[in-house]
Amino acid sequence: MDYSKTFYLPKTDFPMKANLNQREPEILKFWEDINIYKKIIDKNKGKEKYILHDGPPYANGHIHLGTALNKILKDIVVKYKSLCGFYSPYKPGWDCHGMPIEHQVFKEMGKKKNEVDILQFRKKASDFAKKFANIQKEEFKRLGVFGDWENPYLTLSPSYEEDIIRAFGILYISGYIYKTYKPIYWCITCETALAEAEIEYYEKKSPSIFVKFRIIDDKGKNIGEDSYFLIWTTTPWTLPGNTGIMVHPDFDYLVIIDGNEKLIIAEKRFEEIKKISGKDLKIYKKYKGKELYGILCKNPLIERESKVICADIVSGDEGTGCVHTAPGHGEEDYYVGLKNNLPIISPVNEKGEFTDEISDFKGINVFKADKLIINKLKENNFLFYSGEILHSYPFCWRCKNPVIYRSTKQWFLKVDYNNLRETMLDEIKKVNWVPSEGINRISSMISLRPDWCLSRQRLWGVFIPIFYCENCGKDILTQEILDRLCELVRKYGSDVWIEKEANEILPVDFKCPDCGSNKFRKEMDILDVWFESGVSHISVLKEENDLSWPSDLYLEGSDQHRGWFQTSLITSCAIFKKPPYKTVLTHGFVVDGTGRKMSKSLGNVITPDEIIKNYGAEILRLWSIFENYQEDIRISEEIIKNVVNGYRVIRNTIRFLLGNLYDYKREFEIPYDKLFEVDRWAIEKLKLTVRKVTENYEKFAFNKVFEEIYNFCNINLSSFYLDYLKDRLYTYSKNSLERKAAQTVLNKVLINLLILIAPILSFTAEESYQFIPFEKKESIFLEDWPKIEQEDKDLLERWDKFFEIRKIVLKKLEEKREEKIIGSSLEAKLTILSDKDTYEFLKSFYKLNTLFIVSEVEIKESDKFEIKVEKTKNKKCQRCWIYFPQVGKNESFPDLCEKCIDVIKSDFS
RNA sequence: GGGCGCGUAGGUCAAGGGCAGAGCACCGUGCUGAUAACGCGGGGGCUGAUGGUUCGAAUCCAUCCGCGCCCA
Repeated sequence: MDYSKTFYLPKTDFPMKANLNQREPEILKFWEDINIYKKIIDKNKGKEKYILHDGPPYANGHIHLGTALNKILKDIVVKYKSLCGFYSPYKPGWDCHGMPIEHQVFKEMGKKKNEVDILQFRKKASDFAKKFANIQKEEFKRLGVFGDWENPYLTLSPSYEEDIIRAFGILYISGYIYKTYKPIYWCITCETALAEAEIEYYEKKSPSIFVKFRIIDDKGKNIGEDSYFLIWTTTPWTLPGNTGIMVHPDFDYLVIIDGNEKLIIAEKRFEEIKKISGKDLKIYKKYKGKELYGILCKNPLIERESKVICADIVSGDEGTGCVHTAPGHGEEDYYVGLKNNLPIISPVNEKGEFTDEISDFKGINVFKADKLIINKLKENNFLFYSGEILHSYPFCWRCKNPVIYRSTKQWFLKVDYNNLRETMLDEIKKVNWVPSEGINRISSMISLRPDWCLSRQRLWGVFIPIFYCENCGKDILTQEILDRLCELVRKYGSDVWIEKEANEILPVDFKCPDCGSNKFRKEMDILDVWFESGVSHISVLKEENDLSWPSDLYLEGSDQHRGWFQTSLITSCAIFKKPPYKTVLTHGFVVDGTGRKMSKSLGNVITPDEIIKNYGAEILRLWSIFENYQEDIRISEEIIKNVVNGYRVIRNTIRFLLGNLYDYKREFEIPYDKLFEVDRWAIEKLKLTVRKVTENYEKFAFNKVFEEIYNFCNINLSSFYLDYLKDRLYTYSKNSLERKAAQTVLNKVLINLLILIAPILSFTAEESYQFIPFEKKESIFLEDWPKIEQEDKDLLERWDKFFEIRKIVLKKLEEKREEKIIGSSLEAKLTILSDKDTYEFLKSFYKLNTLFIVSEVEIKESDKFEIKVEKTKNKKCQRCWIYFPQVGKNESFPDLCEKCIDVIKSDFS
C-alpha cells in the first residue's frame, strides 16, 4: 500500500535554489515600498542612540570590492544595533572635491588649469561628482545597504561648504593657522603648481658635480685649515638655496688629504670617489657623523652659512655621504630643514628665474644657470669634480618639460599650538581601537607628523577664506567677516568667493586693521580636501540631522589611520579637545587569491558587479565577513565557492524549518517543561548560539558570528536534531505532543536564526521571513534581538556525553554498512555493553533507538564497553520505516507498526 | 629604506612551550520522505625558511624570504 499521502512532509514555497540575482531586486523593491529604513528608525525613536559616522568615499568612479566591503560592514553594524533596539540612523556621504575629479574633468575638456573659466570648470566638476555620487548610491543600495539615501551628505553642498569655512575660520581665529614657505612641484613653462598626480617621470641628462663647502667654524673639532665638506648634486641651480649639509649620524666620516686641502666624506664613499676623481687621496682623520653636527660652512656661491646636520635618510650608496640640503627646493630637504631650523630659501620666481636675492644670476632661467654656476665654482676653486648623469626626473604631464621644486607661501595648521599634539596623544588612548594594533599606528603618526599644509593651488574645492590688504599685505579674517561669508556660502555655495569682489563680501567700509587701507584681495588657494572630510564630524553629526557628536563608531580601511581618522582627530581636538569617535574599527584590503593587491596591470581585478551578476549581492555580503576582515581579505573563485557552499547550508536549513511549520500556529506552542528532553537540548544549544553570536557581533567578529550560526545549523541541527526529528514530524499524529513539541522548537529556532543572520544575510532573512505562514511583523528587521538567556549547562554536559557514545555508534554502523550488512541505519539493532554508570546513563534516555536513528537498542551491564551492530530481525513498517516486532500482527494493516496504525485511524479515516 | 601588520591541510580558521584540530572542498559510501537536498566514514601537514633558547618549539628569540597598508 502507498502511504505517501498519509504523513506530514515539509511543505513550503520557499525555493531551494536561491536565484539571488533575480530575487534580490524584488526584495529591494519590497523594502523600498514599505520604506523599511524609516520604519526601523521610527521603531527605535527615543531609545539610546548608536551613531556610525560614514566616512565619505570619493565620488569619481564605480564602487570596487573595497568600497563594497566597507559599506557592507557598516551596514551589518547598523542593522545589528537597530535590531538590538538602538536608535541608529545612518547618513551616507560623499567626498566630492579634489584633484582626481579635477584631473578627470580637465581630461574630458582637453584643457589645463590656466586655460579654463573657473566657474564653468567648477560647474562641470560639480556635475561630475554628483553623477558619480548618484551612481555609487544605486550601487550601494543594490548591496542591500539601508540608510538615509534620500539625504546623504555631500562635501560640495553649500551647507557643508559653510561648515568647512566656519571650521577653518574658528581655527584661524584661535591661532592654529599660519603661513610659511614650502617647496612644491612647479612647472616653469606653464607657470603653475603641480600636484603629484600631474607629474610624469622620464630620463633626463643632468650635471653631476662634487662641490666643496669651506668650513668656517669646526666647533672645536680641530679638523684643520683649508678644510671642506664635499657634497654631490645634480641640480647646481639649487646651490644658492643651500642652507645645510646632511650627514648620517652613524656613518664614519673621513678627513682626506687632497693636495693642500682636506675634504670630508663618508668612509663608505671613499673608494668610489677616489675612482671617479682619479686622484691619490689619503686618509687623515676619522669622525662619527654625529660628531660633525653643528659645524658651519660657507655657501660657495653667496654669502650664507651652511650648517652640518644629522639625518638618517642619508644614503651610503651614492654621492659623498654629505648631502647638499636646500629646504626651499626639495621635500626631504624641507622636512629635515624644519627639524633643524634651517632657513627656507627659494630665490626663484614663477618663470623659473633667479630673483634679486641672487644678484649674480638675477633673471636667469635656473636650468640655464647650471652651466654658469659650474663655471663660477670652477673659477673660485670650489669644484672638485664635474660630470654628467642620466637619471629619472619629474616632468610636467602637460607640457612635458622638466619641473622644479619651488617654495611658495602655504597655509598650515600648527600641530604644536595650544598643546594640540599632546591632547591628541592623550585622547587617542581613550578611544577603543579595533583591532588594538591601530593605536600604535595612529600614535606614532601623530607624534611624528609635521604641521598640516592646508593650501592647494587648485580649482576644485573650497577657497581659503582669507583676505589680504592690498597695501600692507596683512592677512585678514575676523569673526564678523566669517559670519558674513558663511551666510553667503550657505546661500550661493563656495562659488560666491569667485563671483563676488572682496569688497562685496567684506563688511561695508571695512578697513585694514593695520594700515587702514580699504583695498583687499582674496586668497585664491583652496583647502586640502582632507580638511573637508576632516570636519565631517562637525558638519554631519548634528541634532538637526538626528545624529549626535561624538559618534560611536568610525569604520574604514586601515589606510585611514593616516587619512580620515587622523584629520578628523586634528580638527576635533583643536576645536573640542576630544576625538569625534569612541571606537575606530578598521578592515584590511581586498587582495587576490594569492594575496596580491588588485591592479589593472596585474589583470587580477574582480568587480562587485561580476559577483552580483554571477552569485548575488548576498554572496558578496557573506564574503565580506567570511574571512577575518581585520587582515587582508582574499577573493578567488575557490573562496567564492566556499562562501556559496556556506550560504546553501544556511538556506537549506531555513527551508527545512519553514517546510515543517506550514501548519503551525503560535498558540500551539508547548511550554518548555512539557518538551521532550532532546527538544530542550536543542533549545539550550540555540540559547548558547544566540549568546555566542551576540558576543561576537559586539566584538565586530563577524566571521565568528557566521561560524557559530553555521556550526549550529550544520552540526546541531542538520546532522542530528533535524535528522532525528523527521520521524516525529512526518509520522506522528498532526496534533500529537511529539509533533507539536518539535514544531515549537523549530519555530523558535527559525525566528531566532533569521534574526541572527539578518544583519549579514539580509536578503535571505527577509525572503524567508515572508514565507513564514503565520502571524508576524511586516519585516524581519522590525523584530527584536533575542534575549540572552543562560543555558542549562548540566543538560548540555549530559548530552555531550551522549554524543561521545553516539560517535562510536556511528562508526560501528558505518563498518557494518561497508560489510553490506545494513544500508539504512534503521536496519540495525544495537547492543551496548557497558559498566553500571553508563548503563544507567543510557537507560535514562527516552526512546534511545530514535536518538541513534536505529530500530532497536539493547543495553546491558558488563565489565567491558562494547557496541555491537547487527541486522534487526523485526519487520519494517511501511509508513515510518522503523522495524518493529509487532508489524504484521494487525490484520487490517499488516505492514504497519502500532503507532502508525493509530495515526492512520485518527488522522486519515 | 623606515613604521604597522600578516604567513598553520587545496581554501577559510583554531590551538600561544607538552600527541596540530574544526567545518568546507576532495575521495568513498548510504538513503531516495530536506533530493541540484540530507546522513555516515576516510585520506590529507617538515606550522614560509634558516639558526638559536629548552628535556621538549607551530608557540619564545634572531636573521632572512614572501604579501598588504602607510611613509620616504
